[in-house]
Amino acid sequence: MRGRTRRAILAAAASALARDRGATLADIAEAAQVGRSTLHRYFPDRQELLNATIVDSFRVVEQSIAAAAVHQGPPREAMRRLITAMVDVGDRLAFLFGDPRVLEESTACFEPDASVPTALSLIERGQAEGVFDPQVSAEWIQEMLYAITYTGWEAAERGLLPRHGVTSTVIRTFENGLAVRP
Amino acid sequence: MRGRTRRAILAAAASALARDRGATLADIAEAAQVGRSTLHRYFPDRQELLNATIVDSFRVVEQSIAAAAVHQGPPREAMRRLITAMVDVGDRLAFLFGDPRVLEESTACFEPDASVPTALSLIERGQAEGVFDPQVSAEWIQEMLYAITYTGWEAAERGLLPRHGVTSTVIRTFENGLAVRP
DNA sequence: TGTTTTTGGGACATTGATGTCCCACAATGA
DNA sequence: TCATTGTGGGACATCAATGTCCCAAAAACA
Repeated sequence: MRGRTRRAILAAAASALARDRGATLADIAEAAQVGRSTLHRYFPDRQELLNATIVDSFRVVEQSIAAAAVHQGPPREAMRRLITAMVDVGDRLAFLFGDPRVLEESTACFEPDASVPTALSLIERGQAEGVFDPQVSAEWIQEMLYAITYTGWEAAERGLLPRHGVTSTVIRTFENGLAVRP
Repeated sequence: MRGRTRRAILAAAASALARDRGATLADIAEAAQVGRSTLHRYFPDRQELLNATIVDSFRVVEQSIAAAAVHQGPPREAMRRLITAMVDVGDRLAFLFGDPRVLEESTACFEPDASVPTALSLIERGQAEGVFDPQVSAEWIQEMLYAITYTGWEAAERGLLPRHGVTSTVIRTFENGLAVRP
């Protein structure tokens, strides 16, 4: 099926580019188990593949985050669901946010999406309710949310953390930091 | 002076490669305000420049970290000095740790250095004294130490955080996380 | 079965980065 | 001042990635 091949290429592209942003089209084609000609048939040039991968990854991430229903329930619980959802799509996040340049390009092929404001609004709600640190900006909390999740994903990737322990470790670090309260 | 030019190239390389690991030799030469010929005269090929930049960055980072004297005093204070030292050499850290592949290559041109164990030993000491979270591994704390510092450096780079506020924000996040303790 | 669609691989041209060489020019120092 | 050293830029070959085209084989479908 044609849609099948397309999805395989996009998934392979996100995964390969997350691990190495300099990955060759040949690398990606091989990862997708597809000939380089076929890849070019679906995506005429590298830029188009990149754009399509960005759009697709946003879609996957958005979908996963939407399922977390971050606007419902207490902020702390909502954040835990959000983190779980983000860890689940770690490779897509690593692709999108692992390299600042990818994000810049996204504005060229994608309108400001709804998922980021979603996380930000949860953070702001949590700050208003006194659950998240009000001494730092909501944007900083959001940056750290991505950073901790990414670090957890990468740690699992390198075998430093067991896959099943990533979510709880990320949540724990997000909530408590690394020091014991005095 | 010859050493002067060499240092300028190495600093420019670390800085340029931290912001864009695909930076061209022409880009680096321009950033160092030096002709491409001159760059090649000092470093015959890209790999040699990369190796030299790795070695030099490790040296700079080690030196800065050494000044923090992390083996002295209470772990919490030592960690604050360490974080301050790391933020000071943020661009070098971003170059060394921003891309996992750079770190892999470093083993090819550099023996396992003394600075990383230094951070790790501080963490282990702090855990033993009940100052740092004993529920997660020391390696995880070390990963997060780099991740938070890097995020702070990048946030300042993008104007999201004021330069003078980076250190305190990083320390605060490291110690307390992003949630308010219940 | 025969027809249509999709695929994989080979054979190019093109492009951009890289590495080499050379020479004129500027800076440094005796 | 002259001589040595370091520098910048141009010219060039090389190489890897990219993009295009074509055709035979495989797969999907009737």
